[in-house]
Amino acid sequence: MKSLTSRQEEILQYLQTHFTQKGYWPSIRDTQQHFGFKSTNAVAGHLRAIEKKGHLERIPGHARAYRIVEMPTAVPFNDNTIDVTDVPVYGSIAAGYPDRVESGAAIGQLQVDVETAGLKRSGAPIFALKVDGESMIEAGIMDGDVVIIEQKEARNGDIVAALIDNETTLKRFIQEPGRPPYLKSENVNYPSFHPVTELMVQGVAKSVVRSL
Amino acid sequence: MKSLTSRQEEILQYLQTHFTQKGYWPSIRDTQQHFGFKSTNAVAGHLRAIEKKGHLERIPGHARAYRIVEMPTAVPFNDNTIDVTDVPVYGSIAAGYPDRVESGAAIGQLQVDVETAGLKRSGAPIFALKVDGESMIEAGIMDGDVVIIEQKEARNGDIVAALIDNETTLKRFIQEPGRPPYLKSENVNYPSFHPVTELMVQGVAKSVVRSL
DNA sequence: TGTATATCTGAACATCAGGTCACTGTCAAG
DNA sequence: CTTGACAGTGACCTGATGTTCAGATATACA
Repeated sequence: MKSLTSRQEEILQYLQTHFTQKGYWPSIRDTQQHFGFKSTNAVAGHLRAIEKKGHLERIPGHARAYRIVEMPTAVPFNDNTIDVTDVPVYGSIAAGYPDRVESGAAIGQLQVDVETAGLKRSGAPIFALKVDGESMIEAGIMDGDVVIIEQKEARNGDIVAALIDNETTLKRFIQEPGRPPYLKSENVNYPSFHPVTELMVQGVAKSVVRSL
Repeated sequence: MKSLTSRQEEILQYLQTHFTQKGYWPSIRDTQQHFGFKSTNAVAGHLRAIEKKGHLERIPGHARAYRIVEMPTAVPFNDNTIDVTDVPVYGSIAAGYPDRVESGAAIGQLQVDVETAGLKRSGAPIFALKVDGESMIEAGIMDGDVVIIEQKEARNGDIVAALIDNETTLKRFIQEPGRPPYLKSENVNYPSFHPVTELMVQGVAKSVVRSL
């Protein structure tokens, strides 16, 4: 992935910041105004360049529809700039999505080192889930563990939090070529497979924390 | 805040899900299509209702610009004074105690929330160990996991970092009445038992962190 | 000197997308 | 029976937005 010029970096940073702060992406004209450009094309050009360099994805013709491409993973455990985030911890999420669950439902707050938790600067919302059950025992995730979830699209092999029968459970997301994707438990005693609809997956598990 | 009807709940859930999955909000027409409505006004009406009930914020005239309103916080679960500690991470500790090991031997630094890691303010030295091997696989501790160790005396059943053959390994510490204490691996394939001398135990594992 | 890249201006243009008005129908509460 | 909230259809308007064409500088490079 080619590196960005400082100006392009600024633009991307603005997108990211606006997204984080307001919850939605800025329009081209928002961006234009923020930088004081007198033409929308100034922004358009930069976006084109940033996209071409592979740092950004856009949906052509769609308003405020971006996706920031994650940087390749750095080497863990050697970065001194520790980035800490507060994350709400949920028990079981009976139905719906965590950010909509009354915050009373959060059973705690967890402070995670972003680097350690394997999180990236994608800006995706993060929450934590207390695992109930042993469906992922073979993946080393046990009852009572806290799993840190990043709300993003799942890829083949990811462990995901998925809404099944109105309950959030952890499953392995499998997507093989030529087949519809499915979810799989990892417990020899209770193997299970579920077909997936696109919107069932709530997020991807990035790390596990367990108190002994 | 008034509660939503089930249909409104569905709509809101779709917004949230689309946002989570794709990284940007759906347009009214996206939503219309998803539910198979034949009029955009079906969506518009719902959004108006959801907004009126205070579950959603919108920026009038702006495309794909929402903000889901979180429920008012009930009672903060814990005080905000989260106690964070920097902990050195070691690979394998060849011999001796980590605090005697030159700091260069640390392969990283980990920041842990004391509360989360189940640590007490006992003042006991803390360090972290990157697990090498699968000796504790049955305890859900896998190769590559980082274990946070508190240097204190072990009790029966604790998982401990122990110095065996000049290498630090994780074992279960067993101390039954009328018997000398011993260490036990938890891996059906390679069970092992070691007698213990008092000075072998370097500390007690308090929590496990794993990046997926 | 010529070419490429980066940064921006300015002015359209097409369409994406939100907003609104007029109606239809259902259902529970008063 | 009437009223009001809920759920939708259909048509239409207009502003919001992404896109593109045609330059203008400035810098680096070969």
